[in-house]
Amino acid sequence: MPRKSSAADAPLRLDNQICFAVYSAAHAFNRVYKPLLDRLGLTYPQYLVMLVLWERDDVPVKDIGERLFLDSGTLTPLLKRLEAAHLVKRTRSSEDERQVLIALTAQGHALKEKARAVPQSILAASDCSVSELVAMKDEIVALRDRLNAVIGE
Amino acid sequence: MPRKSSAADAPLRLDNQICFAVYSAAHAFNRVYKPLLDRLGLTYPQYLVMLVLWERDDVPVKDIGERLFLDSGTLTPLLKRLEAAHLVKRTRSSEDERQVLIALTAQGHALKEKARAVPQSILAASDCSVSELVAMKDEIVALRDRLNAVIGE
DNA sequence: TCACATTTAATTGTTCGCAATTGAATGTGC
DNA sequence: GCACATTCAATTGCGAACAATTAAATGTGA
Repeated sequence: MPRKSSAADAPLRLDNQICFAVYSAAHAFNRVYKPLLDRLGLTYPQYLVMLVLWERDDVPVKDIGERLFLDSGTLTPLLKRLEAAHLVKRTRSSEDERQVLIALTAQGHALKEKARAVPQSILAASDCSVSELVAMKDEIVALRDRLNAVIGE
Repeated sequence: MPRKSSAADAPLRLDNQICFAVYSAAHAFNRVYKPLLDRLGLTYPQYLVMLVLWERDDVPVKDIGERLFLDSGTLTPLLKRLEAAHLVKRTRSSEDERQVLIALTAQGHALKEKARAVPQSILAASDCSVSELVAMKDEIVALRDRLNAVIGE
């Protein structure tokens, strides 16, 4: 029996998979970000952590994890690297010794100003209007939240 | 000078970043796929490689890489694991000894039938109509291709 | 109070993902 | 035919990502 392409195979075709679209778009973003973030001395996940901290400082690891959907297995070594780069300080909470609070250093705060150039470059690279990007973002977030809801059950 | 939230910070806010939407959606997909793929004995990137091979067999590593936007540093060890799992066979091309051809084993072919259940489960988890998903996928692919075009220049 | 569960980070081990380099095979220009 | 560049996979090293486990601190119920 020869294996020819058939309609029954459509659901398994790579180009029909939204998950691969998302997966490959995430990698494409990463590659566009890389040269921009190299100038800041950050990797992309490190940049995400810094975005969280630039919004609110002195937060436990768990809060960062909930925000980024990452766990301590990922964040602990990442935060240690940010600490080694003198961008954050890690201290045990005195109220609850289980928690480690992450605070920006002066250098960590200062880096925010250099980072302002990044979103503009990304917008240019996406070659797309802001309103289109916002609409897409909202759709993708809605999908993500539905997927995460399924996981939780 | 107190650091309060301001309009100038909007481009740096995590929830305004389409890249984070894509990044976190990719992870959400991964978590939904995990239990489904565990039954097949595959990781998500391994599943992608199998999707490529189920479409066309006996292809060089480079072709798989171009299809998935991955390089040999990622694919070589991954393919060795698929070989160890008896799903593929790796052989040097006789026409061009630089190339390694990847062919499915009988087990590799057979796994396709078990895999047919996967896309249905994902569709259910996304809680979304097929047409909506197709539209989103096309938008995301278009964005990805624009980003990849910028990288190539 | 004291046993027990829960919360929180850290650790370990496996798998991606990519940059940079290596080495072998192939293609080319002269 | 021979130096030279190019192509392709493999390797090395580093940084995620996550499952599973550990250990310490905290909360809870009898």
